[in-house]
Amino acid sequence: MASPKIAPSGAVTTRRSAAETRELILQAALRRFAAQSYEETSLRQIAADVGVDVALVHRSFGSKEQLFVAVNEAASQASDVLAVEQGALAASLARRLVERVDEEDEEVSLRSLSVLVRSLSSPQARPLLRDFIRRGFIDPLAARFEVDATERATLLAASLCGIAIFRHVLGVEVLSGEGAENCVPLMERAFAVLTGEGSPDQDSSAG
Amino acid sequence: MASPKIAPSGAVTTRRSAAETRELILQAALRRFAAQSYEETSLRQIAADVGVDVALVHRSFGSKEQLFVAVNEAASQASDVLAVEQGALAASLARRLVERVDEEDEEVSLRSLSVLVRSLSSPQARPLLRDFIRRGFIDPLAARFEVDATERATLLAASLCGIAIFRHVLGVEVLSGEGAENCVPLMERAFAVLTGEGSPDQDSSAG
DNA sequence: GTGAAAAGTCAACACATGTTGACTTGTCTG
DNA sequence: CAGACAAGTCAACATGTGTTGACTTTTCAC
Repeated sequence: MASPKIAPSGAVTTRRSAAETRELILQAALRRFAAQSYEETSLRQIAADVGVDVALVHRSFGSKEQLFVAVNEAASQASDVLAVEQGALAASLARRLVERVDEEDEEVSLRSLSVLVRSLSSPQARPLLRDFIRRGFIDPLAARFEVDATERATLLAASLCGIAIFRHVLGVEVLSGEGAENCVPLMERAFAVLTGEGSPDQDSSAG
Repeated sequence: MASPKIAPSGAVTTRRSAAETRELILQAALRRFAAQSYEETSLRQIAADVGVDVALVHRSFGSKEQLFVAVNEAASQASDVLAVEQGALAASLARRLVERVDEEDEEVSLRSLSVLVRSLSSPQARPLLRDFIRRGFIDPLAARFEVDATERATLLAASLCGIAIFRHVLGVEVLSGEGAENCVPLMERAFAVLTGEGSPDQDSSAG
């Protein structure tokens, strides 16, 4: 009967609104799903991060899968991986992939990629993921190309994912360590083939 | 007390040797781990495939993780993805990635790749995986190059993995459907940049 | 203040997993 | 045949999961 959690003064009992709590849970889930896999991540973990009960997480989103969908949507909105200029697509992507990220703040742009990469092996998340990749990566990329648009976009997205996996999930030194910048020129030229942009050191038409 | 499983004649009770059963379990596990993720795959599934009890699987390998290690070792030996001629590396890899596999028999060559791809999100499998990728893919590839060997090999391996993931795990239509061959020329040229081989339609020095 | 609805907690269920130990059954040696 | 040992089964444990419903606490309208 004696509840030890009662706030002393009564003023600090900041009872959030449902929407506010929902947002906090979403952020925590985003962080978790980006750092771990779908199955590794438990609702109890997320609840603990926010400091609430599991049941509340569940009640706020309906189910784990629905929470994951919400996270993916949030992540895809926060993603600006593809927000680059037309001409410099290959170069921009290459640079961005090995960009050093000091704080979680900057990592946001890569978070959507992390989320999907981490969740690759989840049978529940897979269909969600495929759709997300299509709509978030392949389709936007394809819109930039004219010939072999889908093929180019798919191969480009696949390469990006592969490299991101090696770097962020597996932690392959060459891509995650200090000398990661050494890979940029190589990536740039390989990507340029896929984007159809002339390779910068051979093509003379680039401005 | 009445055991219904008693063999009628006594001759069909083919009680295998321990080694033989171990091999059967290993094969079943290989198939499972290649088709599903580490966490998706349960020892009970594998046991059912072989037709034995879970406890036997467990007793044969000690633990799930040890079984996975054994599977990875077996898969890496069965891999011949990189068994291609020097000059045609990019082209060969590109073709092999979208190769149609009709039977499980042919899929063996891709099985090692599948195993590791499926297991990307497993925290237990990750270190095993990184080592396996290094020794099974990056190092052999790097041995073929002279300048930027590690960078080329890593980017090539990463791209291969990314494309394999899109095709085999996510089932992205462009790479897994009928028109997958359309991607080959594009992949070939992109890979050629990484291997250092001249692109076939622009380089005139290639024999 | 009173009551009702929202915000949140608690304990439990149903289920699946890896793991273990006691047990049974077959097979081979003396 | 008898016993020993390997091969295999069975039931159970401990644990972690998503999920649910009943409960309590806060907040706000009247």
